[in-house]
Amino acid sequence: MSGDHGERDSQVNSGSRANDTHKHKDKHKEHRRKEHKKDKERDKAKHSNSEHREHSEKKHRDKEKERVKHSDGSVDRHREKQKEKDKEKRREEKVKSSHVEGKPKKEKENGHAREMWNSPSPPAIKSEPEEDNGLYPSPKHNKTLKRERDEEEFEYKPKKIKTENGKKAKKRKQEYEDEEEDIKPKKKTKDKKAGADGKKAKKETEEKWKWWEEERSTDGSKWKFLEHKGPVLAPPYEPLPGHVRFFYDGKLLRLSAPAEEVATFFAKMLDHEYTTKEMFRKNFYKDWRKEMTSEEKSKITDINKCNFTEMSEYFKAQSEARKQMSKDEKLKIKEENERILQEYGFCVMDNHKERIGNFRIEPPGLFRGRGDHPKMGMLKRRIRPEDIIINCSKDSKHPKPPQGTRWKEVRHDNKVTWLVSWTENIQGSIKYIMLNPSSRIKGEKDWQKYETARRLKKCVERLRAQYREDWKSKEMRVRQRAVALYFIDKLALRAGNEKEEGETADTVGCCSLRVEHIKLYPKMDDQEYVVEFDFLGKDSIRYYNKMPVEKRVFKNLQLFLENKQPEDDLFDRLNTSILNKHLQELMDGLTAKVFRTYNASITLQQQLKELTSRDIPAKILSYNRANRAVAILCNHQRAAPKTFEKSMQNLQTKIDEKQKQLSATRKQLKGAKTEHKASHDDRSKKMVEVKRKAVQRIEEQLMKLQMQATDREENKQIALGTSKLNYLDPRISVACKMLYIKFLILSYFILYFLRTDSGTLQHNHSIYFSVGLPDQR
DNA sequence: TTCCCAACTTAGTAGCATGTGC
DNA sequence: GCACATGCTACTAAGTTGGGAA
Repeated sequence: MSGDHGERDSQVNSGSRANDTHKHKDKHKEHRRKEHKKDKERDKAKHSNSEHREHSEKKHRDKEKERVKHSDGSVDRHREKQKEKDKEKRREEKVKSSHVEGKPKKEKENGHAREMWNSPSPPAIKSEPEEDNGLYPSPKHNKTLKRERDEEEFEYKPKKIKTENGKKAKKRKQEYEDEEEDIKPKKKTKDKKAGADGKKAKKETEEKWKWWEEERSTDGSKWKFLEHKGPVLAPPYEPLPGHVRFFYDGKLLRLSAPAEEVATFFAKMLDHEYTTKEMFRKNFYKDWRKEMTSEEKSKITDINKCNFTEMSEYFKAQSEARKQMSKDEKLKIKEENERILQEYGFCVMDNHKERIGNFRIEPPGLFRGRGDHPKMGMLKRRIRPEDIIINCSKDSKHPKPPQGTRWKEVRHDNKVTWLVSWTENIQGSIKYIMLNPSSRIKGEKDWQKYETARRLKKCVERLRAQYREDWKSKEMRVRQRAVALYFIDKLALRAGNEKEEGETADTVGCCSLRVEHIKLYPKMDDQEYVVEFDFLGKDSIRYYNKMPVEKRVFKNLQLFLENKQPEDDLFDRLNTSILNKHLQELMDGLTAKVFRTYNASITLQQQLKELTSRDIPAKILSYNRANRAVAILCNHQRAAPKTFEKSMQNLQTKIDEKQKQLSATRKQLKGAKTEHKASHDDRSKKMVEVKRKAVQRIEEQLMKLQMQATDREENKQIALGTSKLNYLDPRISVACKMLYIKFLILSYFILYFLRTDSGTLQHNHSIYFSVGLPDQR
């Protein structure tokens, strides 16, 4: 087995997880940085106004004053211009009403340098329309919305208690789809049953628990009653059959059960790049030895002499056998899983049966840290009942531990939402079993999150004006805070907590950016004051972006960089706590991450407004593009799917064939027309019609394929799911759809009065209703 | 005021289930 | 009915936030 080189090859280009092309500090450098930082912190604590800093600040304040003298006028002029532009934009939007022409802005190829940030003379801050157009209503409209809904649903009986089992949940999912189906054109005519089920569905839906219409507790309690069956523990280890052998240095070696179990964890990952990483192998070996008998320890002294191949082959064969199982066998397993789900997958919380998110305790295995994680490969030990804390109501039926065991603790804390917790051994952090996202408790939180983002919308311009003002502050800490906030707002950067070195991969967010993570270019190509960002963010995903900033930001950054080493903090007078405290003062409930939610949702709204395509494939493409714009903003990336190249090739083949078919059919149409010209008989006329329709059909098919190809290509390395799930207020998509329906109705009348071809109208109508909502959970 | 940690959200990926085309 | 592609979900790592102890 090769040593430590595997990690150096596989990551995707600029949008990749940490790879070797990205500069990492060596240990020495790391140590130096640590020491330097400590010194700096000590210094900071003792002499926050140290002479040196005072001197350098004063020097720069003076410089800045000088610059301000010269630049203020131009900034004001720029502001005036901007105001004018904004006014004009608003006027235009009023005129345009809800219908906006034009394609969504296309992202630049590298997926990072977005047009919206890179326009040559950028409006420093994104400007949002004042009007809501019903898409992202301001809070003042919210009440109205709620009232309207209440009025619409006055027949609803909220007191009805409803519990839900898994089958019903599944059925409900199906029914939801059926409801969707009701407004879609019936694609699958074969499914006649769906119609009948649809009626049932409506009845069932009426009984859905509308928790959002109920009062929320104000005392901080999350529930009043909680009962569950406890977690599903990982199955005990099953020793390998005798024919599966382990070899050390070419010789057969029978391992003890504990050592064998840990060896199987490694063997199962043998095809994975992880097992080639030196850090992974080192950590694994160290922890593996802890499980060995003293005899094994004395024999096994070098991991590179271990041969796990037979074990690996055995697990592969098992996996293959699972795939080859008969239908009945598969059904049995499915039924057993369903039984477990029914038993452990639900709890009763305040008279409602709620789905649990992760009711299984994480099984033992090897820790898969992301990026250059110093603990990758360490043994995640088996969690026993004695490690587990149960949280439930005093008056509930407490979950029973397996026979002969006991829980670590049974707790009755209704100030928290978790049902089960345990402490994992890698980082010493607490893991939880919590409810499914569909639960009241999660839904409420989600709702609150978007409400906070909407409140931010109301005051974001004030906040922006404030931080722009703060760029000029006499205090360095205020300037740093203001510039950091500007980055968070404009680039949707994460807050960036400080991390314990040596415990996790070296990743940063806004507040923890270091000097080495940015480069300043007074002029780059035809743009002025460009900042280049290059750092590893959450999950060691690389963030790379070049952005022109306002002159004042640029000058401030120059100031922050002065007399600093590459490994020093860019914002040495700022951390997430200071920043959030400041934000809290500006708006109740405001934290750094609210900006991400807000900017993601507002971006989706703006992009969707431009979604004017009329046919389904183009609509889907446009929606995905809007979604993609958000994913790019939030830097949500993924490794290109393994089958990407192949599937693109297949799609291209289909497109080529379709093009050939189209040109052949066009020729046939031409021939039919010629024949009809000559004969003028009914048969040839019919033939022309048939061929014309065929051409039309093939054209549509071709367009669909081409759209698919574009969509897939654009989506190659961008993960849409995360933003869809966590950042995009679902009401925006719904409102956008409603706006479309309104627009359609209007179009209907216009077309009617213009006596437009009724066939076309019907066509458009069905398309309108066929645009499904994005797959919200 | 700082540090630490519990509690929660956000994140990418592996693998399974389902759909599609032949 | 099969093979392959695709989408979805479970899983769990890695963040953020806020509160309490030192």
